[in-house]
Amino acid sequence: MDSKKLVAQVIVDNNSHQTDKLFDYLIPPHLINILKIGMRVLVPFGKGNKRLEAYLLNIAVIKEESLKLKEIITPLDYHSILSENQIKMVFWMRKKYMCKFIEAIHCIIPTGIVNKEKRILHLTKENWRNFIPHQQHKQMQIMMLLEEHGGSLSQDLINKTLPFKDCYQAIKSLEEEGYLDIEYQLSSRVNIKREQYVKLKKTIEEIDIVLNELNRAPKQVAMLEYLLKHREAKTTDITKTINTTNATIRALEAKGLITIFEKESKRNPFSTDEVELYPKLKATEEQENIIKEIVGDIIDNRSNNYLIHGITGSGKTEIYLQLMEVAKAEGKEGIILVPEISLTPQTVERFRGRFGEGIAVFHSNLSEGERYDEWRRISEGKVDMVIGARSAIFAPFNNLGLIIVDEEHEQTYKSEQNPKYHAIDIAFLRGMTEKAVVVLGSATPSIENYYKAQKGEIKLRTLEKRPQMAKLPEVEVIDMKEELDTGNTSILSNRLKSLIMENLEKKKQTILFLNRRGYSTFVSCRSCGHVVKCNHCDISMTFHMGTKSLNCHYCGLKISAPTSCPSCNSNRIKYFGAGTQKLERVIEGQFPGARVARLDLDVTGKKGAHERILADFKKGNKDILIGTQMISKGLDFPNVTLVGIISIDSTLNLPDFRASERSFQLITQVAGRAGRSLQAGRVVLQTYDPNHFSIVTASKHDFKGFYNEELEIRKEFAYPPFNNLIALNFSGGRDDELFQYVNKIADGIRYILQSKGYQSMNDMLLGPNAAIIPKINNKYRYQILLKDHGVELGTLKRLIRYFFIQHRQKYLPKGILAGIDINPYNLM
DNA sequence: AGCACGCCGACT
DNA sequence: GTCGGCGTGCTC
Repeated sequence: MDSKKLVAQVIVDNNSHQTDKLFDYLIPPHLINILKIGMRVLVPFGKGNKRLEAYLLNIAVIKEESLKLKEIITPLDYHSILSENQIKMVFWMRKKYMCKFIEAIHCIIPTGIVNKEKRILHLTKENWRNFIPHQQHKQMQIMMLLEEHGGSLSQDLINKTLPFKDCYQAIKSLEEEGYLDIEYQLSSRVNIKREQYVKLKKTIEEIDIVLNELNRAPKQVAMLEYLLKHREAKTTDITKTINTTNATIRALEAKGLITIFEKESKRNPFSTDEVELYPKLKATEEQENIIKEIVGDIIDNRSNNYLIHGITGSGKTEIYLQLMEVAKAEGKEGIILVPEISLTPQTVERFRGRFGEGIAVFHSNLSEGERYDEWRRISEGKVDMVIGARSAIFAPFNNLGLIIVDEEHEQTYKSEQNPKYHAIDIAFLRGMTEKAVVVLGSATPSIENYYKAQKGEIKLRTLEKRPQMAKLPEVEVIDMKEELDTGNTSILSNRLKSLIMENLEKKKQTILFLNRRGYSTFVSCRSCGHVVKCNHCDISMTFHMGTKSLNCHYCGLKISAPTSCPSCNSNRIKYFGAGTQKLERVIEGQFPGARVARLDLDVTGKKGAHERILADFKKGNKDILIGTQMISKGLDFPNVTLVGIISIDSTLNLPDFRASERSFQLITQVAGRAGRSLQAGRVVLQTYDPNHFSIVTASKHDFKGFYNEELEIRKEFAYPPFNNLIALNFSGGRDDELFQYVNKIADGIRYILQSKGYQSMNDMLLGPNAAIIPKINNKYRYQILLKDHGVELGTLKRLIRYFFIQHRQKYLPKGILAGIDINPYNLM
């Protein structure tokens, strides 16, 4: 006989570094033809053989000898829920982002589908008191508790209720001696919503006969006729349409003419709102050329990557729409990524307006149930298009043809949670393995992707014209230092003031951008210089007018606004800096009668508020819209002819190597809101640093100029795209304790690098430094940055793996958190 | 993550 | 002797 055996290699579903590896299980003979790679299975795990859910990632052949393996208990799926491509992706992600298998798996499968086991104990012997010895305290207490609760109780509850920790032994012996039964229950965390339906039980001919005899029951006739036409119907729908009650249904059922059955209902995330049709536009010559080329790739199954660099308002969305139309016609599926659904309502509306139903929408506001439903709709092939934020890149399509990443440069594509993946990395991977075309689009491409395009790794295509001859707006840079010198201490320059006035008179609309919410950005004492900071976060607090409080934008702490200095008690305390709230006040004071709206995180709390404000502005009910980042994306308002950027300096001066890039992008995107129709647009850009190259190039719409200068800097300082960066973030513990620890770790890394023969570590290891925000929520924060400059990225990753994964217990004290971020986008 | 084992001090 | 606390180490 064959001495080889099949083993299942599984990943158990618990979130621990120590169990983050493949475990081997025997496949019992009766399951050999049933188990498939990608299924979930139930396995006994650990000393107590606790039943754990696990993902079967591989089936391997081993020699019989050696092992005493446990057996798989049972499969949990009828079909694989992970495809082979998805399993490859799991391995790829773990390596690339240094995350756990299970973390990568949970990206691909929504949490809703995951089952959790419960153990229920059932009391089986009524007369247990006669047998259990009194000194067995634990056993007695467990049995008494069970009896109190009518004989059945979950083990969780027993553990919570009883004073001692480990009931394991006691329960085990009670079970062995037959006093209780352990029932294993798998309860799905998501309740699948079910709805009642009715359908005909007899053939059409039979019903016809009955219909002639039913002239005394018109409602029943109507219902049968309805069902003849529609085959089946929801009970609530059918009773409403023919204006009757459940009595009719029950009568027909009693006569054996119809059956009532239940069907899973899919919650509809856009239940009520109507979609406005968005008809196909005629492509310009520029657009047409790009479309033709990419369509060829889609039809021929060529996996190709494109970057479309199109100025704001050049009609990238129309290209996406027409490409998607082709993909759909070819029977392929498509993913459209947008930075954030709620910030790009217009893009979403256009897709829905063009394609109607058959689009799944993913966004962060979906409930777990809704997310699960959308996932199911996709995996069951009910939709062929998904539009959504970052996580939509994992949409479980099987015949993917096209991936579109709109506003490709946006930071939101990089996850801030584990695994800290970048959606564009995943897009390229899927494009390659699934033979799909990836199209990135932006008016301000990221340095990284533009560089790839220059090297020929991505095909670069440009759109330089706005349709209908609309022109890019003229940008005027105002030096606020000069304004100060001439005695204007207001946050509005004289030039901007007069242009707003002019615009109001001409009944044109204005957008004012300020990247700070709240009223005053910091509060400081003019006697002693004390700045009011959050007690938990070491961040200056922002004054909010509505609540008359100082808020911490990091932990959410609110304190009442002080009238005297908390440090020296002087009453010369003053509120500095301007946020959107203050700007709103200033504008209202300056232009009485102007209709002003504000859009920032503080006013969009309520569901739908965001859309309402924008719709109101679009209709022309407001003259001036004040907003933060939120207004920089995708808005297309033809009547806006003036955009004022109140200050860009806070972005420009962020201590982050991407600050220049972000500033350029922000200016360009915000400026792009002006002059989107035939009316010429104008942008006023206020700054204290008018000669900064980001500002100079952005004001001239000179992306290439910006790119070349920025690339030089990136090269000189060995930042991406030339080098990879790894951030090690530490938090927790006492300040001095943590400081000592991070130094020890940094020394350890240096020591190992040295022993490997590397001489100067200065280019490879930066820090440890206190993080840019040194304290959040009472947790101190430190950071070590690693660069693959003069050293292989793999070497650095192995080092990190050694310290923080393989020997985690040894090198990471309790109470200190360590996070690993490969190519971080947020260094704060 | 969980869980058991093993060692230790505190108590009947 | 027994109980419970806590540190350590393993899970196919």
